[in-house]
Amino acid sequence: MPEKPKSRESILDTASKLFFMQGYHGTGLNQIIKESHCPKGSLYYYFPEGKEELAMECINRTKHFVSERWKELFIAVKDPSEAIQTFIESMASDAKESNFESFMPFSFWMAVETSAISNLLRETCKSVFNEWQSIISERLQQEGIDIDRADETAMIILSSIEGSLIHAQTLKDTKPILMASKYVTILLNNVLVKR
Amino acid sequence: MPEKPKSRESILDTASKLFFMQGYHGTGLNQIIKESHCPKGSLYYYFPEGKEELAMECINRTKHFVSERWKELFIAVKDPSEAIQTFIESMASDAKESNFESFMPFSFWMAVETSAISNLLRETCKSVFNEWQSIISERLQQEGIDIDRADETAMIILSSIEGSLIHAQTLKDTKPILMASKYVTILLNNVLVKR
DNA sequence: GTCTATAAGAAGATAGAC
DNA sequence: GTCTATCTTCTTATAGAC
Repeated sequence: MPEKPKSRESILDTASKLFFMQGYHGTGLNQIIKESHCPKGSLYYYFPEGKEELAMECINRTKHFVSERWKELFIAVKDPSEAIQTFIESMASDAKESNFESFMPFSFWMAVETSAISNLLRETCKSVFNEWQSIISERLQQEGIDIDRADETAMIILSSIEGSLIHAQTLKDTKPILMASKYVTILLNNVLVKR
Repeated sequence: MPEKPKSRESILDTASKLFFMQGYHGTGLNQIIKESHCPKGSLYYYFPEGKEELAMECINRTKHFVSERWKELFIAVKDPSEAIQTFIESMASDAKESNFESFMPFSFWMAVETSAISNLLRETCKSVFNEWQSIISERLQQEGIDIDRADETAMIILSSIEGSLIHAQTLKDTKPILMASKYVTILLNNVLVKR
């Protein structure tokens, strides 16, 4: 029975939500254990290194979660431009439904915050951007785009989504996200070889 | 002689730098008074409402500073596309020179962090994005672009720069910023009526 | 493995001497 | 106006009972 650590999952779910909403420094361990209904002892049992280890695990979980979503979408939606638009627009829906107060898994501004104090966390966040970039780039390469151009385009797409989420959360308006979606189309029309 | 509050300026300079580098929660008042060589009494003398008031003042100063830079550039560089590129590329230079460890006045991820705790600070950040958007939009309108399209284009430019700065600080590489610059050119070529 | 009580320090804020 | 000592609260982290 000690094989199913539901406390661990509960802590990770709560911590991920709070870290991405309030930031690393803005989220205290006390708040995490309170909202996850787990005792502090469990937190340090599962994450002996403390807050930094917990944050790293949250970042890696989110990385994997979003990567899977990209992969699913590129299979479900044939046209890459359309797939990316679908991805972006689903973020707009999520944001709006929660009145911009929910966990935005893609909103990685925490990366900069943690860069200032922990190179380990910065490197972890860096690997997130790199993985997502690779997934998008590979899909573009399948359309016959050369590797350098595909990498660059994927990078711009990631930056634009990232910035639009921050912009949207600040304005409490989905418009920046929808604009990002619109202009990704323009960008891809310039890059993709249309038949 | 009490008419020239150099303590106040020193506190604001130091606090701005720290808030934009480490975030609101990541920056303590003790660190600010230590690095600005001012006593804590002065901080609460000039900013009686404490940390929130200080942060608001820092945000407004940065807003004004960057607005002036946009205006100067649009006068100095005739072609708006070129002016915006110059703006973005100067950020890349600044970031690189400091090894991505300096004050990036445009990097407003603090907006999201503070949104979670203070609606006043969120509204303050919102007014920053709105002012910068207006400045860019007005310049585009002077080129004969209709107001809606100009507003939209200005919005996507701001989002892209914002996201590229976060991306760049995470990677410790100017490439995302340079890509944003390139992307803006593509975008404006689609929007501007070229002769 | 689970949980609680508490330590040690830093946070924001204040009171009051000068 | 300037500065310091201090208060309360909250932070991360740990010790140790069960």
